[in-house]
Amino acid sequence: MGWTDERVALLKQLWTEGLSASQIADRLGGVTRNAVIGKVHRLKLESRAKAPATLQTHAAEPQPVRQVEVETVEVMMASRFVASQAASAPRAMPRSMGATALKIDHEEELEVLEEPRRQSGEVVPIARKLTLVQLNERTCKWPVGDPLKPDFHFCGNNSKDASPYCQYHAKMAFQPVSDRRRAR
DNA sequence: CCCTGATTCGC
DNA sequence: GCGAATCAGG
Repeated sequence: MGWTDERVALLKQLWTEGLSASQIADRLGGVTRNAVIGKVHRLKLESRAKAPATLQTHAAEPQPVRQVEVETVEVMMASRFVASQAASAPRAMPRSMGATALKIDHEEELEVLEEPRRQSGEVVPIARKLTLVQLNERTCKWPVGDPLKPDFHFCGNNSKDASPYCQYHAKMAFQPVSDRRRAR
């Protein structure tokens, strides 16, 4: 396909509207984004709309990770909850942990410490409630809670050797496939 | 990894 | 003029 008048007109319009080269290429069809960019340059179009069409924004802008309370709190969630919540989280983490997504706002309100109702007798280890920035080579990176919620944090207990998890969470993380269904 | 535009250069 | 390949950057 060549650059007919219509196609060039459409190109100009879309480019001016702020669509990206690849998006324009998709809409035009029969051309790649490189072709579009090349054409744009040849047409000497450069300036674009200030407010781009941000349709394609990646969902999940990192929700503000809350400040830390390096205090020790006992986790009192029922094991059932922990299991289901935690079992899936580790897989999702790498996404949001991508270096790009680590901006941390400091415009947050104070954390509401829900008071633990211990005694539930669960053997869940005490979490240190660490946020992303607190993690280091030796802290358990087992995520706790909903990453989109303010109370999200990491287990934070010391992990053995190079393990990313503490002893307790390592067991959950590396369960044999055959056992997983049970735990979830 | 995904994406962006910019440039080069053989066609 | 065209656009794939490549580069530089987010």
